[in-house]
Amino acid sequence: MITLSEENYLKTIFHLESREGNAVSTNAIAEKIETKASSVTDMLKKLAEKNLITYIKYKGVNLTKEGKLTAADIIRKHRLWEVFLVDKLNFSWDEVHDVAEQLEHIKSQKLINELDAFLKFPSHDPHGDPIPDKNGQIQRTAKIVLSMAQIDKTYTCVGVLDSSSEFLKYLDKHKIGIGTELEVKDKEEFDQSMTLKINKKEMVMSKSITNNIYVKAH
Amino acid sequence: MITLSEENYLKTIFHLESREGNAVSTNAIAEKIETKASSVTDMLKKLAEKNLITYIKYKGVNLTKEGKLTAADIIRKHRLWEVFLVDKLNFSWDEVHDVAEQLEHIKSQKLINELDAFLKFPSHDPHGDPIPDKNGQIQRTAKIVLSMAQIDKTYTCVGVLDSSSEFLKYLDKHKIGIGTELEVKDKEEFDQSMTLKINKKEMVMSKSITNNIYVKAH
DNA sequence: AATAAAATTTAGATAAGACTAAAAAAATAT
DNA sequence: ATATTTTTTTAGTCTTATCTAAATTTTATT
Repeated sequence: MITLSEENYLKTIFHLESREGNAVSTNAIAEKIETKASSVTDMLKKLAEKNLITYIKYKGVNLTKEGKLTAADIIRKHRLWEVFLVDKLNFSWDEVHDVAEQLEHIKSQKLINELDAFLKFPSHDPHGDPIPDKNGQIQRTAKIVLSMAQIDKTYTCVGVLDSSSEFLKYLDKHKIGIGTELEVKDKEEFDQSMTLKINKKEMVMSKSITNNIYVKAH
Repeated sequence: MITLSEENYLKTIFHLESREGNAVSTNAIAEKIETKASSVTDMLKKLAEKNLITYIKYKGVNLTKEGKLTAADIIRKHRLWEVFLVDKLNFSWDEVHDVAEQLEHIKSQKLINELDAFLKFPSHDPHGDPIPDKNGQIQRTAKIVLSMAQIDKTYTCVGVLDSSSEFLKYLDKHKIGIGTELEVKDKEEFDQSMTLKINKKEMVMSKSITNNIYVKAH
């Protein structure tokens, strides 16, 4: 049996691995989980013992096939619950994370399959992130970070990188969500800030904003 | 903060207290939770420390007002989730218990209030047990155990005492559920078994069955 | 009322998961 | 290439919730 804590480590390693590509460091995990590096080392030994990760002392970790499957399953549950909360229980997209964080650990295969069907098999969560299928496959969409977008082209918002409540509230305030159209009007060389036409109005976004919005070209 | 384990103890004490009336014994709790009496003693000290129970050494425990409220809230969540599983996710009434047991510990006031509204404020769970309201009030219905029913009278099934999967499957097999009408035809003095007319057919039930079905007189 | 049996509590141990402080290895800078 | 800094691991401690075995209190029996 896999514990709640082990599930959180696997999920974190999965996210870090897909971002970095190569082996994930102890410190990176510690930072994400908000714990001490020594605690991470302890847990890594346990996960390696269970064949969920490959762990080489001082060299970092990678998920095994089984570890990847387990992690994808947790992420699947997390994102399905987020859809449920937003679509059925009137949560806004900045309120769902903490609750989904708890719900993702509920153990019942039937529950998650039925939930999936009840929600009509959604492909993405409220932040635009893809929901892994039953086999742990994640459908990756061709998306770029808004800060990389080109002048005079039009894009559609397909997701966010930063899911913090503060950032999502900023987006809500300016009526930006998944599906919103953004036209790049100008880009400052100096600070990388962008002028965009959104909902028929022009606005300026700093690089710290444009770096956290995913878009798809038209 | 209250831990998952503490919540389970409170819930158990609540159930035992409402059945017995007077103080709940260490052994009774140990049996329900399937743990050792010494472990129970440890936990009782902790709960007393937190003012959730009144505990007198060797004399058993009772919930304080705060303990009752906390327990009722957990039971509220458990029963609302059971309604969700049966009404929305196609669970049968013998499949819900283990999952609801996990879901009842999810912490989010908004979640449970929205779920309540989403389910149209149900008054009873799939087993006929009343759902406590936001203030911990439980609406008790005038119900009797079927074994106490009188010959030649007609009753409606309003709930079950034993929610075990085996018992519920027995009821399903004989098409008995909440709302089913039962007419008492005969009762054997010898073994207390009853002859009943259910769904237009006559059948005999042993005392171990009739003792676990709640009915309301017509 | 004394004794036996049952219930309950205490004392001490264990496992999981976290921590601090110190040691060891790897990366970086001189 | 050596010294310094950073990263990671080890060793030992703490807390929560459990356990076993022994001690104590209560209840039941003679």
